[in-house]
Amino acid sequence: MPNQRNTARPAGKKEARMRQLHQAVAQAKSLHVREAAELLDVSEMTVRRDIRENEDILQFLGGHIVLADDGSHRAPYDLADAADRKRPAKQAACAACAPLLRPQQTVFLDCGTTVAHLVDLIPTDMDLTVICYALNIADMAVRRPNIRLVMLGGIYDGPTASFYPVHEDATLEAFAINCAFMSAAGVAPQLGATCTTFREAAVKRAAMARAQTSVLVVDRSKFGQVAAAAFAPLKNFARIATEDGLAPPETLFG
Amino acid sequence: MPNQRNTARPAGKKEARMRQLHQAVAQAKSLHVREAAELLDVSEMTVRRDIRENEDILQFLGGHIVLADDGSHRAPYDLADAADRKRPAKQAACAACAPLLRPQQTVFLDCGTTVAHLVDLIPTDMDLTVICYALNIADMAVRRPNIRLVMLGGIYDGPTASFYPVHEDATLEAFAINCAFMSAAGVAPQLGATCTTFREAAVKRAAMARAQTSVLVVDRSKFGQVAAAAFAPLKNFARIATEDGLAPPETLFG
DNA sequence: GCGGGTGTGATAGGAAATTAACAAAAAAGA
DNA sequence: TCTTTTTTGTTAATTTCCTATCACACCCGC
Repeated sequence: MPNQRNTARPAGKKEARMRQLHQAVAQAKSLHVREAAELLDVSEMTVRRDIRENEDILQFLGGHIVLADDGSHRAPYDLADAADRKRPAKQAACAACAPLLRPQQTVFLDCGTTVAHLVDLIPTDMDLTVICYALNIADMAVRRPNIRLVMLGGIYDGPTASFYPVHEDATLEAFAINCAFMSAAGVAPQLGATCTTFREAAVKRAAMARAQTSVLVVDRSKFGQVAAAAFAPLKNFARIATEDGLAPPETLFG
Repeated sequence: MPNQRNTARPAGKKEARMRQLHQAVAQAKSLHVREAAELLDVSEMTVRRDIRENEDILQFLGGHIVLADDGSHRAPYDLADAADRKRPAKQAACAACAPLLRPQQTVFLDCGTTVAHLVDLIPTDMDLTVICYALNIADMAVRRPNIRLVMLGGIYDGPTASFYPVHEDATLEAFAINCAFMSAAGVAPQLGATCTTFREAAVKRAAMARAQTSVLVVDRSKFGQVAAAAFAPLKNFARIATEDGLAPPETLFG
C-alpha cells in the first residue's frame, strides 16, 4: 500500500494542483471550472477528475467549485492532512459521545475538524450553550437557533482556524462547563494527549480546568502519535471517544 | 413610499416564502431548487422567480440556492431590512474611505454589512491588522493571508452576527488602533451616531476610545434616523464616509 | 358579473454542465 | 529501449439547468 505516507510528501502533480486549487477556492469562495482550468493550465476534464478524487475537500455545485461539507474544514489547508483525515471515523467518534449531551448544559468544543461533527449531532430542539474558539465550529453553531454560542476571541491562526487569546482571557471564567469535548493531534500512554502548539495547549488546559467532565474525541489513527505540546494526561479524561465507542482511558493501552 | 415599514409587516405570500427559504438556506448552506420547491409547496418556476426578484439575498449556483454575496450578510435574516439595504451605496461609502488604509496599520472594523465591503477593498498585498467582533467580517478577513485578524469574543447575537463580551474584555487593551471604521443605524445632528442595542454601543465606544482616528461609514439613508443607543457625537469622528465621499462631520447638517 | 392585473404553473427550446469513451502523451519499470 | 501503466486531452452523448412564452387561476375594483 503506497498511500501510507503521512510525513514526507514527494510532490505529485495532482497534489500540487489540488493544493493550489483549494487555496484559490478558499479565497474566492467559489471558482468556475473554466477559470480553474486555465489557472492550473490543464484541461477542464482534468479539473473535474481531480475534484472527483477528493470529493471531501472540494465539490462541484453546478459548474462552480466550492469547499465541500459546508466548508467545515476551511481550516486545514494542507491536503496531506486533508487526505489522511478519515471523516467517517471522526463522525463515528462524535456519534459515540453525542448521548452525553443534555439539554440546558454548557459544553466546550475544541478546535479541529473532529469535534466539528458533534455540532451536526446536536438535536435541533435541544437548548445548549456552546463555547468554542474555532471559526469552523462557530460557523456551524451559528446556524442552529437553539444553540447559545460563546466564542473566545484573540489572534487568528490559519492552520487551526482558531483564535488564541492575546492576554489572559476572562471569558471562560464567566462560565461553568458541564462537559468539554477535546481533540488532540496525538494520544500516547505516558505523554497523554498532545497538540501541535503551546498556545493551543494553553487554551485546552484552561477549558478543561473549568469543566466538570472532559471527553477526548479522536479517531484511532491518533493513538501512538505524539505532538509537541502536551496538554493533559489521559487520567484527566472521563471518557475517550473513538470510532469504536466510548471507553474509560484506563482500558486503552492495556 | 409604502416601503417605509420597519415594524409591522402585513405578510405577503412572496415575502413569507422568501423568509422561509432564506432560513432554510442559511441553515443548510445550499438547497436544490427541487427541494426548495417542495419545501415551499410551489412550482420550481416560482422559486426561480422569487429568487430572481431578490438577487441580493439568495442566488443560484447551478441549480442550487446559496446565500448571495459570499454570505457576507448571513446575519440580517429579516427580509424587510434586507430589502431596504442599498448595497451600491454601502460599497461606495467604503470605497471612499479605502484610501485611508495604510500598510502595517491596525484598524477596527465595526459590525454590520456596511463596513464589510471594506474588507474587499483592502489590497491583497497590504499587510494589515484587523480587529473585529462580527462573524461576517471575520469570515471575509480570514480569506486574506495578508490580514492579521483579531477577534473580540463573547456571546453571539444573531441579528448583528456579532459577539458581545461577557465581562469587560481585555483584548482591546492590548492593541493601539490607528483607525476605527464605524457603522451606525442612525445619524442625527444632536444625538450623533446611534445603534440598536446598548451592548453594541458599549463595544463601539470601547473601540473608539482606543483609536487614533474614527471614521463613520454610512449610506445617506441613515441620515436623520435615530436608534435606541447613542454611542458617539459626530464631533468624535474625523470623517464621515458616504456614497458621496469623505466629509468632515461639521459640513453635514449645515 | 366583468375586465384588468398579478401571481402561478406548465411546456418547450436552447444553453450549459456532466458523463463516458477513446486516443494521445507522459511517466515508471524492467 | 521497450513495454506497461498512469495521466491527460478531445470529442460526443446524455443529462440537467435556465429562459421564454403561453395559459390558467386568483384577487380587486367597478
